[in-house]
Amino acid sequence: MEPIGVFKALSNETRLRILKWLKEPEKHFPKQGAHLPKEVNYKGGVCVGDIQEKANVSQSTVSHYLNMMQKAGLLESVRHGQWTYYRRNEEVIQQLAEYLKTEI
Amino acid sequence: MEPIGVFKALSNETRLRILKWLKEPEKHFPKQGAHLPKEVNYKGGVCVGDIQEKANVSQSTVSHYLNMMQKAGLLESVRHGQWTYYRRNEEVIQQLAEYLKTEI
DNA sequence: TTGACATATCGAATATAATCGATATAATGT
DNA sequence: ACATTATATCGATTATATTCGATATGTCAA
Repeated sequence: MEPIGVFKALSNETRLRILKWLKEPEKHFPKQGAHLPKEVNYKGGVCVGDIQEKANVSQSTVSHYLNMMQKAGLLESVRHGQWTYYRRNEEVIQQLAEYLKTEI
Repeated sequence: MEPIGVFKALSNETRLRILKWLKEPEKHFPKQGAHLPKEVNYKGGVCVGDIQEKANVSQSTVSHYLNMMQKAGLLESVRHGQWTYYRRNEEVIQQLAEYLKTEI
């Protein structure tokens, strides 16, 4: 966990919102599932297109955001066919909370 | 507490180090006190010059950093004569930890 | 009240981030 | 094979952050 990179990833309104949405994907992405193969569900994350629609930024921007959050460790992704599903990396998020409490 | 501003303030190696140093000022600023008026001690914070020396950036840069951390809420300052002493705002830092645990 | 010192602010240069549309890549269905 | 769809990457533009030296402001001491 590289704190600076994580803090940078969190320093943006849209990215912060995405992270919060992914805490309760069923709530914030209700139509999710239409195109889901059976072996994938919310636990597998939410696909880029759904996130883009909600975030209201361009496709390239949301892709860039998700990639950078993943590099920071906040998200992880799984590819299923033509879709990439992103979900939170709760372990790293937990580490961050711990880091904040003990180191900062 | 405005999370985005706080995260931005934390997104810099030098600023993060300053914040950590101020957690144990006696340890990291041992010569502190030479020019301290009696009514001021470590609880009153560390002066800009001492922080600058340790941080190894220009005087204007450190002043800017401290100001921005204060605006974000991470620090607070007291002026004594010609010196400005900065110290951590533990309440806000606590709020941040709480925010991270519950909202993020 | 003048000189020296601590800090803040200003203005400018350079670096990094944000953001988009266009294009590339990869998977799917016909 | 080909058209369609989802996502990633590229290249460019604009906005914001970093960082400095120079200068201004405020304080103290002689």
